[in-house]
Amino acid sequence: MAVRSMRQKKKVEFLTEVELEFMTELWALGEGSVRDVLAQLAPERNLAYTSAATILRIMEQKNFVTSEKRGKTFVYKPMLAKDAYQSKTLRNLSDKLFDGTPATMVARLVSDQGMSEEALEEIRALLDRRLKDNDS
Amino acid sequence: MAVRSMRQKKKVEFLTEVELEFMTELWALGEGSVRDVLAQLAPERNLAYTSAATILRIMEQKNFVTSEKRGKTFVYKPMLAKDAYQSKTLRNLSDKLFDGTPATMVARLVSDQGMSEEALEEIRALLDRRLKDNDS
DNA sequence: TTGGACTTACGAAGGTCTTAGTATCTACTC
DNA sequence: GAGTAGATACTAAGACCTTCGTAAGTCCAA
Repeated sequence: MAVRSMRQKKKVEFLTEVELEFMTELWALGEGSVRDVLAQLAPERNLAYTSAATILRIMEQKNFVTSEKRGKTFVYKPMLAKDAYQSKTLRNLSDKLFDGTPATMVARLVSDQGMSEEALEEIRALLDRRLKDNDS
Repeated sequence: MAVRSMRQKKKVEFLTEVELEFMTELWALGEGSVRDVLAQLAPERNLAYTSAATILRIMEQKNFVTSEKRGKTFVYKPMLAKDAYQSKTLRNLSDKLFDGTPATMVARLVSDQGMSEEALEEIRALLDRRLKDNDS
């Protein structure tokens, strides 16, 4: 009897709120069981074990994670690197809210986020490197 | 009989997908009626007039827009500037996906987005200006 | 092998979002 | 004042999200 199956029609692109919460823990852990992830959450989160299990099972259906049976429990692992998801999200945000011009986005970030001087220097260094690379 | 009322319990912070779509048109127009906004959407969008009206009415309940009766129609106007919403969104994204460090965000943007050389130069100029200001 | 502790699968409730139809209202024209 | 065109209010369906309880499965120890 085929259990743990079911495909979805449309490709799911983005994590929901709770899925992001869980994925963040998995990214930090590398991998983890339901119990592992649950243990990482803030104590006041107070989420039922079965809820966490359901969330991870759904995330697997959406291909955000894979699972592997180890002993009697499943261990979940991200299928998507944090970097990649960050990029994907930024691209989406740039399209939807910044007229597709990421430069505007950086401008907004640099001008009104409380960024330290060091952070700004760091980014300028990065830009310098990037611009030099393009020249060659 | 009090119509067009109803408060919501919790303050709504962010626009949904469709609300952002509508708000984008209102930001571009400055203000507009249901028909105005509808006219701005891509023709293949094919959204019923009543749907658009419902969306705007909901946006008003959520305090994203105000309306003013002009002649026989309502004209809607954003209550939130685009700039402000961009900032708010970036702050949220930084918290949720970039460990609260906006610098990482900029770094990711600058390093893997297909940004033109001019855009990069522009940003560096912005940074230079910003860093100079901090000195004074 | 029976019990107990723990795990996974499933279903459902309650919420929000998107969409659109129907009914009501409004203003203008004849 | 009645008719009509167009606008608004309301309701509802269907999808998805979040949460959790219940039932069923699994493994180990006594």
